[in-house]
Order: sequence, then structure tokens, then C-alpha cells
Amino acid sequence: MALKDLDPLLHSQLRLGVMSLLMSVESAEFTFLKEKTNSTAGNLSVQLDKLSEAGYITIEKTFKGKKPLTTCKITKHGLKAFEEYVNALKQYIGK
Amino acid sequence: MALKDLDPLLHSQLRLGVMSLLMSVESAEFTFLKEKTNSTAGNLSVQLDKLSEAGYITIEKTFKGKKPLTTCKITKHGLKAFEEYVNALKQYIGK
DNA sequence: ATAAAATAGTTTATAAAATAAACCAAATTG
DNA sequence: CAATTTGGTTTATTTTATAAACTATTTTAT
Repeated sequence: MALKDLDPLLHSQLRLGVMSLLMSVESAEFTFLKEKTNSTAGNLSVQLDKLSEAGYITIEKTFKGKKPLTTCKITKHGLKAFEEYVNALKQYIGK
Repeated sequence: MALKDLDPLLHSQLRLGVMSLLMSVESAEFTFLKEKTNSTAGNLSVQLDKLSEAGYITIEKTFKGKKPLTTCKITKHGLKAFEEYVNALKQYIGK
């Protein structure tokens, strides 16, 4: 039997990192994700959009005072996708 | 603290699949890897070269009768890289 | 015997992805 | 008040993955 496919949307270091972080918090701000994933703002912005387009996360744009504030949450769909990805990965890395 | 980087050479479905397979066998033929990873010959050929260039695997080209026979083995260096990759991944997927 | 198809690949071209660079608007600091 | 920082987005560039085209030999069918 052949190896299972890995969800290409999750098989990206940055997007996986974001999803991983969102798994363990209620919600996270752009700047938090940027720091934790060690990414540039541009790259993060692009990848968040992709996750959002896929319905894996929701993005809420508000203001803190007059500065923009971007807040992300994982969705139920995203959670399921993450779990399936982890499951498929285990075929590759054992255990 | 920020998330660890994932070895980009291993963070590719096909290359990871190859390495995963090579972890559990003494050596593997091109056609075996092709079937197990569900890849095209072209893509597999390219990715094997990359793994070989990095010193993660060795590729031996011989003949079975008059047909070409390509045999791959994981190297000590590749084994270590694989283990480190799996380790880093755990930061992302938990456990 | 020979044309057609299959095997075992490689090389090159194309599509998709990741990343970086340039930019914008407001706020803060010197 | 000019320069820098913050919090981003958009666009351009580079890198990567994938697919398509090709080579050489072999096997199968006619």
C-alpha cells in the first residue's frame, strides 16, 4: 500500500506553525503569530489569507486605538484538517 | 520561544516519503519507491538526486540484465537528519 | 521480422509556492 | 518636525514541485 497524501495546505512550515499555535489558544494576534513563527509580516499575511480562504481559520480585522489589529482563530474545519494531517504524517515519521 | 525550523529538504512529501521508506529497509529500488510514494518517475528522479546531493542517501546505478537498476540507501547523515526533522516536527504536531 | 507498447529512467519546461522587497497609514520618539 | 517604529498589504522575485517530453532498451503481438 502506498503512502497517504499530506494536505498541501498544512504541509508548509509557516502555515503548519500558525495552525499549531492556534490549536492551543483561543485566538492569536498577528504580531504574536509573527514572533512565534519567526516569519516576516509579508509572508505571514499571505499564508494567513490562504488558511482563511480554505476555511481553516477566521481572521478578524479591528483596531486597537487607531492601530490595526488582526486576530485569528482556528475553525472546526481547520481543527479537523489539522488532526487528519497529523494522522497522515504518522505514516511517514512512525508512531 | 519561537518554533524550530524544519529541514526544508525533508519537509517535502515525496522526499520525506522516500526517507521514511528507506528508514525501514536495507535498500530500495527506484520502482519500489515509485510505487510506494505514488510518484511519477520524473519527479522521483529529481527528488532522489536532491537527497543524494545532500548526502542523505546513496544512489547506485547498475543493470539487472540489460535494464537499468537504481538502488537507494539511507546514509548515516540522512538518518540523523531524519531523526532531527521528526524531533522538530513534534513541536508542531504535539507529543 | 517488425511495429507497437512497456520498462526504467533522465532532462527540460511549466506551474505553483514561498519568500522578500516595496509600499502604505498611523503612531511614536528624538 | 523629521525620522523611526508598528502593523500590516500588495506585488515581484526566487525557489520548489510537478509534469511533459524524450532516450534507450526490452518485451509482446502480428
